[in-house]
Parts: sequence; structure tokens; C-alpha cells
Amino acid sequence: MPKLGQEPIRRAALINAAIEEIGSAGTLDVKVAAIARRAGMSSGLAHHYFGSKDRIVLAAMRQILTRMKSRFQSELAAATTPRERLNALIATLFDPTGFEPAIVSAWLTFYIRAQSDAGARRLLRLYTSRLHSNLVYNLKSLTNPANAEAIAHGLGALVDGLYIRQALGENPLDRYQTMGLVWDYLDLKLAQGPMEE
Amino acid sequence: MPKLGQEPIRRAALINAAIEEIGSAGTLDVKVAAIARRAGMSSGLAHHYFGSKDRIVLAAMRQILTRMKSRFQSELAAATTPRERLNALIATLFDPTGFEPAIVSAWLTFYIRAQSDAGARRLLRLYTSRLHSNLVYNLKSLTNPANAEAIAHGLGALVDGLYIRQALGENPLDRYQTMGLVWDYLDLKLAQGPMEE
Amino acid sequence: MPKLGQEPIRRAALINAAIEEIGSAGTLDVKVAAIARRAGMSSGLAHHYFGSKDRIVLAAMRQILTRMKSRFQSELAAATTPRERLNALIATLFDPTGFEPAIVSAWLTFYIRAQSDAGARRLLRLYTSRLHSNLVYNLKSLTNPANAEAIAHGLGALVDGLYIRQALGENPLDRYQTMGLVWDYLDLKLAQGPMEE
Amino acid sequence: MPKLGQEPIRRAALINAAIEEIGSAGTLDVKVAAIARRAGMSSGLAHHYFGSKDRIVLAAMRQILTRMKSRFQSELAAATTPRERLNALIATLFDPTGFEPAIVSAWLTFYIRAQSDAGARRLLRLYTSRLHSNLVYNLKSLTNPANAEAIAHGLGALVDGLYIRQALGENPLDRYQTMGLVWDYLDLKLAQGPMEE
DNA sequence: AATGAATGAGTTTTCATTCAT
DNA sequence: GATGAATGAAAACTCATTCAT
Repeated sequence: MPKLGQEPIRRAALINAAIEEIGSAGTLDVKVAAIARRAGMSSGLAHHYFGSKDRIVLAAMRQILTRMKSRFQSELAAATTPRERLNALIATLFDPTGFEPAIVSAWLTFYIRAQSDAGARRLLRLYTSRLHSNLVYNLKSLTNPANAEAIAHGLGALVDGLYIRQALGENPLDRYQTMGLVWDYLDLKLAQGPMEE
Repeated sequence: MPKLGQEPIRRAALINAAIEEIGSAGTLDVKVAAIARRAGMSSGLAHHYFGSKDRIVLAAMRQILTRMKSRFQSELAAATTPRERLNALIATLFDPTGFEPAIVSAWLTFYIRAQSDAGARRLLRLYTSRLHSNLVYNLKSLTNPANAEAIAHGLGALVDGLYIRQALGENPLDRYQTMGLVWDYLDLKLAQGPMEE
Repeated sequence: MPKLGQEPIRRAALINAAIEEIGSAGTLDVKVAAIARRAGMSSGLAHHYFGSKDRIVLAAMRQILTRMKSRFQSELAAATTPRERLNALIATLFDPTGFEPAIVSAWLTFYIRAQSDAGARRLLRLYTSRLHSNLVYNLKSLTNPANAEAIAHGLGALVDGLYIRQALGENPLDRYQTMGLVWDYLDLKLAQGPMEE
Repeated sequence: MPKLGQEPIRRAALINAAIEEIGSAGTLDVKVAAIARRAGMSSGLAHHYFGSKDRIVLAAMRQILTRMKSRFQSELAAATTPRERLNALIATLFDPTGFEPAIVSAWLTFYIRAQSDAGARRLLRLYTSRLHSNLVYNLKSLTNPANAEAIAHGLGALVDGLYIRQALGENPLDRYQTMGLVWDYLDLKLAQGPMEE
């Protein structure tokens, strides 16, 4: 009797292996064989489940985004005020889970890939715009709309920048210091640009 | 007698071609043959001058950093006060020359590559630490040392983040808006953390 | 399930093909593709199993030495007196198996290669010193130690010289004549330098 | 005014450079560019004078043989008796000039090449047969014809074997010890097989 | 479902040889 | 004669993908 329900297990194992492999190599230039080995199976099976290397990589990317999305959802569920929701968003962005070296590194690599791959770009844009509108939506309760847009841009850029430095091992700050830097920015901007009167 | 002094000309042509190729591909994963073709020569000659593909790519990276360094130097020459120097640094970072798609793209790819390539990492770290100490040095005239460090970190992350978004074509801001965002951050932070008394 | 245990089969096939190819070309300068073709597989597979051309060639050399070693062992097993063992050693050195054009040719090429390749040199030195000490050990029962060393040197050089001539097709002697020449040398030397009293 | 008579100088320089290069590389697999550089000229000029790499290598081989021939002639000129001539032949074979590592090494490499290259084979055979008949001719004065042939074979093989060991750096004997080994062989053989009565 | 053997197309790399000057 | 730039063909090597079992 064949083991039932192997497919989802195998797929998940491959996706995780791909993320780890990309993260540890610091390159999208990983070998299917290496991913499969890390996932404890043959390269042939990896192809069987995903059809091509590109699909594996894309699935890994999707997986990272999905994880982040569900983290957002659970964090946001507990928040009630706009400021709490903003704090929750930032806390999620810097959640240790998403900040593991492998994840950060894989994430950045996806950024690069998005430049030349429409599928990756679409995925990433979806994520970016969701985050942006989420930020803007909550900021609008705390400041005027134009300011909300500006702050959202600044926050987004700051987060991306901190990510990139993390990936390079150049960030001398720990998680709380990093979050403090972002919160500080948020506080300053909110103090600077108040609600229109 | 053959054409003399072709070496520097060819090397420069190859480096430029490599930057363009990397920029247009959005990947470090370019072919030597493609670079050589773009530079108007055979792939054999490219190898003759650089020895290997890696060296060509590394030279391209070095070139980008060199250009940025000389831009810094000329901008800084005209500045006299610390604040002017900070403004000049930021202006240089967002100089259109450095923000051309090809350059941004090559730059980002370089970031990723630095993770797995010691040569690239060394080069990048040199650039990063120079920029950081330059920022800190000038900020120390305007605020207390601890604050100077913190602001330099925030500025660095912000700039990196804006770069990444530019590379993705996700930055809806133009050059002046982008610089405005950075200046604004600088102003806010300086206002927040004054000189120690 | 694929055919299992192909690796040793393929490796052996490649090694044999390499020996044949080297022998028939009279050069170590053979193409991986040619070896692979002779072994009935793709060049990719040859690389898969050996990693590089050099490793294939080295493995071929090792194989030749191994064969000779096992021939020594079986010949020596039957010998009981020192003189019988010396005769067995010489008989083995001139065993037709080791004197096939392909083998001789590969062997000579190996000699040359040993000059620039540490791996080959180590292998060859191992063989050379084993043979030498084997000769010396048995000669010591028949003559004084200093003489044993000298005879071993002479025998070694004579054998090498006969090999090289065989490789060039310049040796007008057949196997027995060639062995006779060596035995004759041994007899003369033993007669000349007797046991110390 | 162009320098006159440059051609023979250039050719000689290239030939010497080729011998050195082959000797130091321990391979016939040397680059034209490397030979030319060693000879202090461009690779283009090397082709101008020799037409192809093969011709350079062959010329180097011819050069070594020519040198040895002239050494034979001058040594033989002084000898008057058969035994003196034999001694002179052996002394020439082990003349330090011909025993320089580069020469020995290049020589061996030629041996290999002779297996796959008719031009090289012809050249080498010419040398070999001349030496052989020279040995035989003089030996015939000292022993019976059949014995002369046999001794000449043994001497030839012994010399070749000593050469190969020299090239490998495996010969623990110095020049005089090496010659002693050969003379010893000659003496023993002559003592063993006297003139027919 | 699963394996890992096998392929072959795609790239890098090397170098003898040619050629404009 | 002389240079060294330039080429291009040949070879090594890599790896996604296929496939027999």
C-alpha cells in the first residue's frame, strides 16, 4: 500500500529545503539536486512534484509570503486601535520567524528575481501593495491622507533597508533595536504631520 | 605593430558592457559571450583580459563603487559645513547617475552576491563602512555621538530600502521626492536628539 | 527504480576505456568525450562519476598499478626461496599483461606526468619504492647489503629502459629474450658480489 | 637598418626556450606563448619563424639530438682503441650537458611523442640506430658478434632506464656512480662472453 | 510513487593561429 | 621584421530534465 498523502508532505519539504538552500547559498543559483538532497529525496521526485526548477523556486517564494500573511492576520486579530494595528504590522515584519537569515536571504534573492521574472514580480507586487494599503489604511486614522501615504512609503523603505542589511550581516542592531528604529520613525512622523484640522 | 594600449580600452569596454548587461538582465547571471558581444569583441578576448567571468563581474562592481566614490568626492569638495556635507552625501547617493536602472540593478545583485563571495563582500563592506563613518563624522557636529550613530544607521537603511524599491520599479517617488524623504528623516532626527549640553 | 549499482560498473568501464584510449593515442592527451564514447556513455556521465578529466586519468593509472600489484602478489605466493622470489618479480614485470601496448604506453605517459602532478608522483613513488625494497629484501639473502642495493638499482633501471624501448616498438627482443637479459644481469651481479664472509 | 642575421638567433632562442619550457613543465603540453615569452619575443614571431607549434617542438628535439651527436664526435675523435671508444660513448651519454634536468625531461617527452608522431619517431629512430650500430661496431672488436648485439641492447636499455629515473628525480646516484653502473655492466658482459676462438 | 542513472544542450575556458599595423 | 590584439574552434564542465525500472 502506498503511503497516502505523501504529495503535500513532499511538496512542503521541498519548499522548505529550497528556502534554506537559497538562504544558505545567498543566491537563486541553487541546484535542484541540492534542494532535493536537503529535502531527503531524489531530484527526479522534485521534478515529479513541481515540473521544473522555476516552479519550485516560485513556490518557495509564495510560501514565504503566505507565512507572512498568516502572521499578519493573527497579529492583527488581537489589535483594536489603528496604532495597535500599526504596531502589530511592524512587529510582524520583524517577527523572528521572518527574520531568520535563510528567510531574509531568500527574500532578497526574490527581489532580484522579480526584476526579470514576471511571475515573481506579480507575487511580490501583491505583497507590497497589500502591506502598503494596510499601512495607509491605519495611518489615515492618525494623520491626514497625504501624510499617511508618505509615512507608509518611508516605513516600507526603512523595513526593506533593514532587511537587506540583515541579509548582509551588516545590521548591528538586534530585533528590538531594529523595531525601535522603525517605531521611532513612525512616532516622529506622526508627531510631525498631525491630522488636518 | 598592432594597435597599442588596447588593453585599458578593452577592459573599460568590457566593464561597461558588463554593467549594461547585468542591468538589462536584472541578474548577475549573464553570459560572457553576451558581455563580449555587447562590447564588440570575441568571448576569447574577454577571457584574455580578465581571466574568468567572475573577474569581469567583480571588475564591473568595483567600477560602480569607484564611480560613486568619485561622485562623493566632488560633491563633498564644494560643501563646507557639516550639514552641507550631509546634504551632499545624500544628494550623491541619489544622483541620477547612480540611479540608472542598470546601475541599481547591478548594485542590488552585488548585495546578494556579497553573501557568497568574499571578494564582493570585502568591496561592499569597504563602501558601507566608509559611508557610515562619513555620515557619523558629520553628524557628530550636529548631535551627540550616540545619536549620530543611530541616525547614520537609520539613514543607511532608508537609503538601501529606497534603492531596492527603485530596482523593482516600485518606488512611485521621483528623485527629489525620494531625497525629500531622506532629508525629512534627517531633520526629524536632528530635531529630536540635540547636542548634549 | 533505476538500475542500481551502476556506479562501480560505469567507473570500471571508464577506467578501462581511458587505458585503451591513452594506449591507442600514445598520449595522456585524450579527450573525455573520446573516453566516454569508448565506454559507451555520454561525456556528462563521465564527469558525473569522476568530477574531472584529471581524476579519470589518475584512476586509470591507479588501476594499472593495482593490477601489477596483484600480479606480484600471486606470483610471489608460489615462490619459496629468495631466488625464486626474484625470478617471480622479474617474471611479473615482464608479464605480457603489463606489456600490452596500451599499458606500456599509459605507463610511460604516467612517468612523464609524475613530473608535474603530485598525485601521479605519489602513486608512482609508492610503486617504485615497493618494488625496490622487495628486490633489496630478497637480494640481501643472496649477497651483501651494499651489493643488494646496487643490484636493485641496476635491475630497476634496466627494467625501465626495456619498457621505454617496448613502448617505442624499438625492442627487437621477445618476452623471453627480454627476461633473459634481466636474469643474465642478475646472475652476473650475484656472481660478482658474493655474500660477505 | 634592420638587424641582420636575426633569424638564426631568434630560432635558436626559441628552440632553447622550448627545451627549457618542456623540461620545466614536464610535458609536451606547453604553450607557444610561454615559449615565446621565455625567448623574449612575441608568439606571433614564433609562428613567423616556425610556422606552427609542432615545428618548434620538433626543432627542439632535433636540436637535442644534434648536440648529442656533436658531443659524440668530439669525444670519439680522441679515442683510439675500441674500449676507449666505448668508454667515450658512455661518457657522452652521461655528459652533464645532456643530463640537465630540462634536457632529460624534454628528451623523455620526445619519447612519448614519438609514439604518435611519425616525424618525431623517425628522428628518434635515427638516433637510436646510430648509437646502437656504433656500440655494436666497437663491441665486435672485443667480443663475438652475437654477444656484441646483446651487450648493445643491454647497454641501451640501461642508459634509457637511468635517464627516466633521472627525469623523475628518482635516481639516487650521481654522475660517476651512474656511469660506474654502466661500465660495470659492460665489464661483466665482456668478461662473460669473450671473443670466439 | 520513487529512484538515481543518463543525457545533451548550454557555458566557460583555453590557445594555436592569423592579422592589421 | 615584430608586435600583441583578436579570433574561433575545440574541449571541459555543469545541470535541468528525462526515463527505465
